[in-house]
Amino acid sequence: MKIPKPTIRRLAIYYRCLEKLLHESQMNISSKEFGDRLGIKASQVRKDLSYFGEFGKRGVGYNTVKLLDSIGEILGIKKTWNVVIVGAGNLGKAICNFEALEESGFIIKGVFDRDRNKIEKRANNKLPIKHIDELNDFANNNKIDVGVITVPAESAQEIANKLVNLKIKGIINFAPIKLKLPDNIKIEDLDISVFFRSLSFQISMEQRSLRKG
Amino acid sequence: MKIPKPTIRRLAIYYRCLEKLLHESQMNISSKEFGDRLGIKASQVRKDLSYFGEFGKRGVGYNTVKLLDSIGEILGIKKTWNVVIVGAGNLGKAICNFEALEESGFIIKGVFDRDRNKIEKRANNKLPIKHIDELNDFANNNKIDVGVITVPAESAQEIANKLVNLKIKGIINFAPIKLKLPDNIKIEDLDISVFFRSLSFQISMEQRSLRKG
DNA sequence: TCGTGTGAAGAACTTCACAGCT
DNA sequence: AGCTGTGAAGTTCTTCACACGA
Repeated sequence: MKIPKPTIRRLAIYYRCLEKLLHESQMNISSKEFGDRLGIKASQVRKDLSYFGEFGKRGVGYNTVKLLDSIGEILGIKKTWNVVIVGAGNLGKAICNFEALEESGFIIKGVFDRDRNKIEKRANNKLPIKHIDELNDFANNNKIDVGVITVPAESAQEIANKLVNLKIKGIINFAPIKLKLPDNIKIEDLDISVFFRSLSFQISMEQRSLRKG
Repeated sequence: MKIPKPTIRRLAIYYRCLEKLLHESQMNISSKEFGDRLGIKASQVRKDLSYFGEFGKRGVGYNTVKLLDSIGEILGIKKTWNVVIVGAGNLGKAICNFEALEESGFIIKGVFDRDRNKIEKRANNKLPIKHIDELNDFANNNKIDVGVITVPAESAQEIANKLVNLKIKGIINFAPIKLKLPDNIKIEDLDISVFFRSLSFQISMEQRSLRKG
C-alpha cells in the first residue's frame, strides 16, 4: 500500500510525543487528545495509524507503550545507522552535537571537511574532524549507512557522488540544491533558509492584507 | 486568493536558484529548464508564479533579474526583520553563524539563554549571549520582529509566551512541540530529527520490501 | 457510551493540454 | 516555432460520519 509522505512525517512527530507521554507516565491516550497536543485532527491520527495496523482499542484509545513500540518498529528506529557528516562548518558541528540523533538510531562515526585547517580539531566531545580525502579509507573500515551533507551548494553534488560510491543508503542534504542521485538512494532535503523565507512571506502577506482590507 | 503552502516553500527555492543563475550570468530561463534544475515540473513552476502575476514572456521565458526581483518582493525579502535567538546551545549558535539568514533579511540582534555560565560568551563573531531575564529590557530598546526558539521542548512554550509578549510577528520553532500561539503570530516549525526519522523509515521500508518481493 | 477503524466525501495540490502571445 | 498562463482533469491527502467493538 502507498503511504502518504505527510503520514511518515507525522509518525515521527507522534513518536516524539509518545516518548514524552511515557515520561509523564501517561499509559493511555485517545486520538482526540493525541491530536490536540500536536495540532492534528483526531481523524488524521487514526487514519495515519490505520495504514499500518490496528493499534487501538475501541472505547479506550491507544496504549502508550505499545504504540511507541509499534511506531518505532515502523520507522525503523530500533535499527541503528552509521552516519558520516561532510562539512564541518557551524551546521555540521551542530549536528554532531545533536543528541536527538543518537536517540533516533543515527550513530555519528565520522566528520569530514576539505579545509585542512580544521583537521583533527574536535567537532564534538569525541570526534576529530578528518580530511575529505580520508573518507574512502574510512568507509572501508566502517560500514556507513547515511551521509549528512552540510557543505555549501557548490560542492554538494560532488560530495553526494562520493557518498553514493561508498554504497550508502540515504542522504540528509542541508545544501540548497536538488541532488541528482540513483533511485535506490533515499534523500531528505532540509534547506533551513527556506523556513525563514516562508515565515518572511507570511508576515509580509499579513501586513499587505491589513493595509488593503 | 488562497496560495498553497507548498507554493511558498517553492518560491523560496526558486529564489535561491535565481540567485545562482544570476551569478552564472544567465539572463533568461524557461519554466522547463528552471524546473529541471530543481526537480519540479515545468507546469508547477508556471502555476506557482501565476498566483502572483505574469512574469514571463511567451515564446521566451522569464528574465532572471526581473523574476528574482519579483519573487523577492513576494517573499518580503527586501524587508529586514530583527531577530532574537533564545537558546544558545549548539543549534542556537549554529543559527547565529548562518550567513544565509542575513541574506534573507533576518538580522540577528540578540542571543539569550537561561544558563548563566554561558553569559557574555560569544555566540558568533559579534554577539555576546545575554541572560533570558534581560530579554524584556532588550526588546524595549530594539524592535524585535521574529523569535527563534532553540531551547529544549520543555521550556519552548514558556519562551514562546515571553516572545509573544514582546509583540513579535513570527516564530521559527526548532523545538519538537506544537506551540499554542495567538492567531496573528506566524509560525514555522522545524524539528530536525523528524527528517532523520523520515529517512530512517524510507530506508527500513525499502529493506522490508526487498526482503518480501 | 466512548473511541477506533474506515469507506466515502471533500479539499488541496499537481499535472495536463491547449489557447494565445512573441 | 516556442513557451507562457490557465481552466479543467487528475491525483493525493484530509476530514467526515458512522458501523462496530470494548
